[in-house]
Amino acid sequence: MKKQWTNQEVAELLRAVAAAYEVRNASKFKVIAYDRAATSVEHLTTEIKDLWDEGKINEIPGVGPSIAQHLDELFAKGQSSHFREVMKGLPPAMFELIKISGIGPKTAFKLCQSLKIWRKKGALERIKKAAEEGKIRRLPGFGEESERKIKEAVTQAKLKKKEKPRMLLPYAAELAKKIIAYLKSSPWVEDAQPLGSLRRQCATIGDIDIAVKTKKPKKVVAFFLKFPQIKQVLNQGEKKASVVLRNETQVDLRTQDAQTWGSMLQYFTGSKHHNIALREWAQKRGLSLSEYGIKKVKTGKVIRTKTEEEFYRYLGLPWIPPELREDQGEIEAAQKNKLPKLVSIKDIKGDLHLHSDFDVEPSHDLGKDDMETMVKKAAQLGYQYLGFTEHNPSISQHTSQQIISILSRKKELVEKINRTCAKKLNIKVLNGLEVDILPDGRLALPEKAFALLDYVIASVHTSFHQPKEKMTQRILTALDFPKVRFLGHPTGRKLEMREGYEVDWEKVFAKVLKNGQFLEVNAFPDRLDLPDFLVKEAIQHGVKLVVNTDAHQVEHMELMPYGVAVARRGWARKKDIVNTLPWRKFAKVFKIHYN
DNA sequence: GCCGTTTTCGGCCCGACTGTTTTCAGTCG
Repeated sequence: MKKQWTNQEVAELLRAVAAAYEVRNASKFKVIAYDRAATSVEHLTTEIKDLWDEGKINEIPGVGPSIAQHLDELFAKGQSSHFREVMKGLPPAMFELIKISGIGPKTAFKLCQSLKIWRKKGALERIKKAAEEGKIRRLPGFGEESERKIKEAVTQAKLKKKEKPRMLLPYAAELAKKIIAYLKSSPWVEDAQPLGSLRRQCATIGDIDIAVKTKKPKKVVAFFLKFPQIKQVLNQGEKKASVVLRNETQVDLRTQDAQTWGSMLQYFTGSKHHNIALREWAQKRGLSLSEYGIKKVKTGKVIRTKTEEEFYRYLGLPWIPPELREDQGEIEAAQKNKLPKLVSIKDIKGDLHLHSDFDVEPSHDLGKDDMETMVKKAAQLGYQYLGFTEHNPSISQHTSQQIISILSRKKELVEKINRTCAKKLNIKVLNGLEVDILPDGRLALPEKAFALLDYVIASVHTSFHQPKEKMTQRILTALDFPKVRFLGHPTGRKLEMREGYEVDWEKVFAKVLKNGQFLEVNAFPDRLDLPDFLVKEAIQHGVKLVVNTDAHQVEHMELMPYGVAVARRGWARKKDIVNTLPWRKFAKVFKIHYN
């Protein structure tokens, strides 16, 4: 039986080859090449096996003729003779060790060789034991301190066998706010900003990066290290420090003075790949970039910038929004002055996915707040319209007649609100429903009930593990039902919980376009679905999106900025999002008939 | 080993911190 290689497995193999080359003291550029190929495969948005089937493996950035040939053999025969050759004679255990923070290829090899640890299985336990027995400190190049650190790292990795979980964006944002507030209470702190993946508004956040503007870096570092929630200091220097908080979150702090603040913001916002690409780009123009500024290689003169705008401007580029800094073509677009003007939270005119407490006797969870409260909130948020879309009444526990009766009552209530409170607030309330897509693609709603609704959200809530073909057909079938305006949380992913289901997106894009429908960007923190890369693909296909909160209580309506952030990361402009349209125009494209 | 808006050859991002060293290699972001 032939092995089905996943992207993660291929990336891990390439990384192992890079490590093997490093131990063998091969050219460091060869090592970097393999490492880059690994990262590139890891970040693919399609399965590498599918690319290979289509003969497109050489289109992967960082994969050239040599690596492509080895991968070809890998997929055809199940293994690559070249990779095997490179790793031959090296202890398999070292490839397990390099997954531990602080242990690189050289250290891993030295440990395995000196301690005679060969097999992968039990490698970590044997390292730990050797450390406890004081054997590591006696090895050349090691000492007591390194032994202690290795023991600690190995022990901790064992505790969290699974990969360290990432935080949801809003959680990380709240935590960062507290740290920033603490830092700003120091007289030496002129400014403090959360940067890194938080500033880029990634869906999940690994650690929190903070930059501080100051003339007294040492004092700021010392002050930071007194933050009450710190559990452990990973490292501390004159201008930076890394710590772990009691909730296991790592926080990295860097300092810079006001004159150099622009380059620090740029450097520490990343992403790493954006920075590398930008530095290579600058290098070709005789410039060398770092957090200290822009250095002219010829003269050695360093240009310091107070703002990020100045930094990019000096490079001859417009300022690039942080959400785009992922080395996904943004530098080229900036150079050609073709960066998109991204949608902003101020553009949003309505929320079309809200669950009120009106009891439709649904199979899924009901909202907590009444319609009037939510309408008032919508007005506060400056919206012109909103739509209530409770889950459909459970079809297993109701007759069609009962369902129609429930939905008739809901229709009357919405009409009443439109005549009273909504009218006063000059806001339109739509009567929608979020309806389950059954495993065969039918919608969980009796035929006659559709007439009672302004629109329907079609969503998958069950049977996530159908094969790609079947899931695609299921969704296509559902989209052809009447009144369906958009597909809710289209991939079904739950961040840090489950992957989305397999779908042929090209076919879904085509169907949605043909039917004049939309795809949702769901702003709920554990969904953020469509994901950013699919937002980008959808837009490239001309598909329009609708950004909603999926609020189940009034406070959730404030989550809209996170949905907008995902859209921005997917290069969405105002015109790509239908609920940026003012009411009349929106009603037309959303096919709502009103008096 | 990869790659091309000065190159199909000759380059390849940049700096901080740590530990074990007497000048630097390894690792990280």
